[in-house]
Amino acid sequence: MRGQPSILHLDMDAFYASVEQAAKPSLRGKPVIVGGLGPRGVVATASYEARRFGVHSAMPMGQARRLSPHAAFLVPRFAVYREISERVMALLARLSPLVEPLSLDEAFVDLAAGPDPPASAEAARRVGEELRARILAATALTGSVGLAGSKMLAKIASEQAKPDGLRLIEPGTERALLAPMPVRTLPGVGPATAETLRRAGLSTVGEAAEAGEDELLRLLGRAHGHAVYAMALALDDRAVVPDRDAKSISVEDTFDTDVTDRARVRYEVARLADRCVERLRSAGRSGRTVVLKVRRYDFTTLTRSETLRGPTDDPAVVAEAAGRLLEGVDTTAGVRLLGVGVSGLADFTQEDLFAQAVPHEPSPAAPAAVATEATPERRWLPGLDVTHSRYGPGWIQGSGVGRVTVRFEHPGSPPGRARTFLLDDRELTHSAPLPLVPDARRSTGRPPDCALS
DNA sequence: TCTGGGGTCCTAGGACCC
DNA sequence: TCTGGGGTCCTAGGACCC
Repeated sequence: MRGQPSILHLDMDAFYASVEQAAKPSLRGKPVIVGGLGPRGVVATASYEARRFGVHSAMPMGQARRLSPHAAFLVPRFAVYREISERVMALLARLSPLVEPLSLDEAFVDLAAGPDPPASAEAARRVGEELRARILAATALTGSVGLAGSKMLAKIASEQAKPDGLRLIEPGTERALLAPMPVRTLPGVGPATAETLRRAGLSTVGEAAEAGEDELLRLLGRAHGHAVYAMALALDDRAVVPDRDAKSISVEDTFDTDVTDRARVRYEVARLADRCVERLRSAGRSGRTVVLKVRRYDFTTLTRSETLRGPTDDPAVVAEAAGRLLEGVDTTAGVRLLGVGVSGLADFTQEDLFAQAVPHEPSPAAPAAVATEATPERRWLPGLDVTHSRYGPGWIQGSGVGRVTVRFEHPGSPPGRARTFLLDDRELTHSAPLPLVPDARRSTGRPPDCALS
């Protein structure tokens, strides 16, 4: 624990939903729910307007629709979120070389390692407020900032600051602040740990601290008990660590309906293996342990893994290993999810060691029973960007019964009107997203809807 | 319309080795 | 002729996080 509140935690407010509201003027001030729109989708982010109806992250989409039927339901546009995230992270990098991203919308910054370390709480607060202003100017989005003498407290502070706020916790006040809070406040205490503690009569952080280390070790095991005890006493000297290397890479798919056909299961595993290796290779890594994940019709989940003699980034090797692992798994009652992952990552690629003699064999052909998906280009998913040759840029509001409805507006426009077209209207095409804020680097003096070609 | 997708870390047992 | 002990690797599962 430091004497100055020099650890900053930034958390963008309802990030995905806020991006959509910024990009789609007609949705500002209205409930917006971003997530999977299929029969088994869940909520990724709900706007604050939707949260008022009880909608929250990880909630099944069907339940969200019942709670907030008039919300806008949109698929995530990760490419946009990533680009905005990079801009935000670049602003953080100006504060310190020690920036530790936790996700697209969250990061720690160690201000003490920066060019201008704050010498007082007031100075730290100024840094935080200035950052929030810069983020708003650069992205049109709000983020909340927590400042404290440790990672844990900075994160708790940003949570309390939400939305669109800043909270600073003065070093020395942590324990009194934490004591009345529920144990769930502590990072690493989830539903299972909280229930274990509750059964032992420990509901607040203060009660957990008073119970003592021995009792927490007994209840929670060595590592976890020790960590929870330290957190309860506000003892946290974890460093801000930038550039952590990934330790595993995985891909998985939940199917709209359970898959029972064994040939289809094999085919899907082969496809997942290919996708996994694609990501592995684009990261310039190779891996030694191949993991197959199977979630059955009843949600029971199992993993099977195999460690190779050496790391590989060969799609055929990974696909074969995944296929072997699958042979040991009974799927006759149906599977709802399949996944393939690689861990034990190494930095080199196979080609560095051996001349690549075997060309990549294409994946097995889809069994006849596998319906081919519509090409992504002509799938009108709610939220995606389109352009109409007459009406200009807009976004898909919905589609069905042979029609697609588009709302014609963009980040810089007033709320636009919706028009409906036939699904196969050739004047309507998918298009690249427009920037939320006119970009100085790309500025051409033309209106924003021409900024991207 | 009941449960996504991508990760991290920890535990525990058995194999294996010295 | 009744059990060693410790370290490391591998596998499987579970809690947790965003």
